[in-house]
Order: sequence, then structure tokens, then C-alpha cells
Amino acid sequence: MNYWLMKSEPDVFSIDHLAALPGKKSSWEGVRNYQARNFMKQMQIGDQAFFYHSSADVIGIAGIVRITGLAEPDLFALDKKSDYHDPKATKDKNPWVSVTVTLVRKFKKVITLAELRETKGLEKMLVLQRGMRLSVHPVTEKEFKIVSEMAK
DNA sequence: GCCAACGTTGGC
DNA sequence: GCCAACGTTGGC
Repeated sequence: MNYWLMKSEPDVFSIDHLAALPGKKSSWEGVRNYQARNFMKQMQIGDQAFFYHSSADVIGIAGIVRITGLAEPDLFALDKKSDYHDPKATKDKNPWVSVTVTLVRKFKKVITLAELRETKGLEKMLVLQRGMRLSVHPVTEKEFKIVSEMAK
């Protein structure tokens, strides 16, 4: 069982959008970075991930989701009308994948980046590292537990 | 809107 | 394969 952090711009897709969907379930598409994609391929059913709001009024971790569907081809890459279209992707050679996530818990209050920075034990958390832009990346079990406790 | 820190592209 | 130019991410 592994833990992850997944970034989304809440203007595009927020934790409230997810909560409003049938089954509180959605595919997670549009990742167009190979390193992030490789992490998505490693995800297993039951893994948990932080839902992170980036480029927002309140930046930080908004809640927890569970991986309920393994990586499969991200068909938005083939859709010319999609913002996620990749002109180099074809049906036979589509490098991009999406996974399915289901909401576990929305935090009462977003745990902000500033709060994360002030918390002991999270010093090495990847999202806090300088220049860290990966939209999908791993979180340690220890970090996952500390942040989960903060949200109680 | 600025800009640091990356990732990608393309000429050579 | 190198690397300059360009594009993107994302905090501030």
C-alpha cells in the first residue's frame, strides 16, 4: 500500500467537484509529464492520495482520495478539442494514462502549505521542496499519518 | 504579473 | 549528444 499526492487547480477540478460526482468518483486525467505518469502507473487499488489544491486562493491539502481504478489510456490525449490533447499521441501509441479516484474524506479546512511547512516531521515532504513541480508524486506513510492527524 | 525552476524542443 | 531558446508550473 502506497501513498501519493495529486495536484489539481481547484478552478479546473476541486475536491468539491469530486464530492458532487456520482459515487464521489472520477478519472484523474490530463497528466502530461512522464515522471508523474510513471507514478500513476505504479498506483495500486486501495492506495491513498492527498488531494492538493494548487494555484488557488487557499493552497494546500484539501482531503484524501483512494485509488479505485488502475492506470488506463488517457483518451483526452487523442481528443483534438481537449485542453489535454497531445498532437504526438495516437491510438496505438498513447503514452498518457489516467487513474480512477474516489473521495475518502474532505478535510474540514484545507491544510495550507504554510501550515505544512511549520509542521515537524514534514521537512522532507516532496511538495515542500524547492522547485517541486511534479503534479503526482509519492508521500511517505509517516507524512501521510502526520497530515491526516492534523486534519482531525 | 513576476519569476525561479524545471521540462521540452530543435538546430547544429 | 549538446545546449540555447522556449514553454510550463506554481508560489508569491
